[in-house]
Amino acid sequence: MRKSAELRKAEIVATVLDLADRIGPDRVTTGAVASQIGVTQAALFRHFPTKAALWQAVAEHVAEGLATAWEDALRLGDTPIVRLRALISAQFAQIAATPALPMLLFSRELNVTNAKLRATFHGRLTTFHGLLAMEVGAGQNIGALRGDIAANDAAALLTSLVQGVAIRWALGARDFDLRAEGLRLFDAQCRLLAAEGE
Amino acid sequence: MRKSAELRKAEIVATVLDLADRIGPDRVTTGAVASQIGVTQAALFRHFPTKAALWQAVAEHVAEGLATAWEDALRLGDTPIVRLRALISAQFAQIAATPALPMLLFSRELNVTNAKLRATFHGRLTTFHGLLAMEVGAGQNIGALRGDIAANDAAALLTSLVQGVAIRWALGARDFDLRAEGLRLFDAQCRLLAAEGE
DNA sequence: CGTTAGTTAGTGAGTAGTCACAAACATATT
DNA sequence: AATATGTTTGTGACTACTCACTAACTAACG
Repeated sequence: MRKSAELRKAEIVATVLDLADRIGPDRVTTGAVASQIGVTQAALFRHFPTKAALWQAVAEHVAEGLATAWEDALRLGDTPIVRLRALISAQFAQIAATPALPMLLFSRELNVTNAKLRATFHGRLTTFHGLLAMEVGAGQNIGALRGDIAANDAAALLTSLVQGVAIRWALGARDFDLRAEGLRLFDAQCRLLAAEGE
Repeated sequence: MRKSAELRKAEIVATVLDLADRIGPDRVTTGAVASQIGVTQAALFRHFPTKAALWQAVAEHVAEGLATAWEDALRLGDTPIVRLRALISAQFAQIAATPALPMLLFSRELNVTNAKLRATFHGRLTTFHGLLAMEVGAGQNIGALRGDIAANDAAALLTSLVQGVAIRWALGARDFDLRAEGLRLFDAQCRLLAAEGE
């Protein structure tokens, strides 16, 4: 079946993410992608010059999703703590929607083959940390969060929390609700971080 | 150069870990290992029947190192908090000594090809979490740690801390001292977890 | 001399990427 | 409306290469 290049490209990107989740990012071969879509392997190279370019398109798709999710989270919250929670929640939602993401971070494709890919994702992680640190600082300024910890350190604890829960979810049997469990732990950590006379 | 099978096996395992760190676990081919050692590729199969068996030996080597490091940490500390800190410190030391470890957890070899390998590492992670939870519970019992958080949740926050810092170290340029930075954050988290009237 | 670590030379199963060609589609001209 | 012309999307056969693994043979060591 013949499709427009735009549609086909999107279909290929979606299929790569699907396969990356099901068989692992480094097992995603051009042949596997093609046969899942129902075209020949050679057809992929009509749309992407190399496999690396294909992965780059996937990375940009994912990065875009993260960016808009964070934007929404920040826009909808009215206090630092609410915005913090919304950011964490959005992050978990994105990971659950793109379950290949944690593994992608450690894939051969990202860490060895494709330096540009690596830069893309590393930049996103830094951005997320920065957003968290900013909200933590704001929370400390209005007296809602303890001041005896650097905002950057608190943000590091929170990003670690996200990564830790995501790892447990990804490496395990995925037998719990990622976002619910993550937010439960976030709330626990938040109680530890809350200013005492509250 | 001819070596005894025992020595050669150890050399192969060490080389796999070295290469896994430098070029990524999934790029470790039998050919690459052999040429780094200075033997032919076929020689490896004199010592290990399959590549999966080779990885299994690597996993057992690493798991053994972790187990003894934890044992030492528990033996040398005399209070729960000191033991907690020693456990965390030992974990960071092991990761720094085996820098391929974080990536190994997400490698294709471990997650797709080799189910036994996966079970080995997953069991170790669970054990570590259990040890942390036990010490946290002990710390709460003697009143050194806040009681308003479940010991299991506190342990989850601490394992996440380890994983988060290790990820930042592994994916980044490794431009900081893993153990020092990890312990700094542990101390910060410990202050949050400490009982207030202390 | 017998055992064992090692070599040389190969196999079969993948892998990304190429190439000549065909069918579907779009558009301009008659 | 009908046709001619060029473009886009896809095919099937192929190349060059890498991988784990094997079989037959060789040389070192006790």
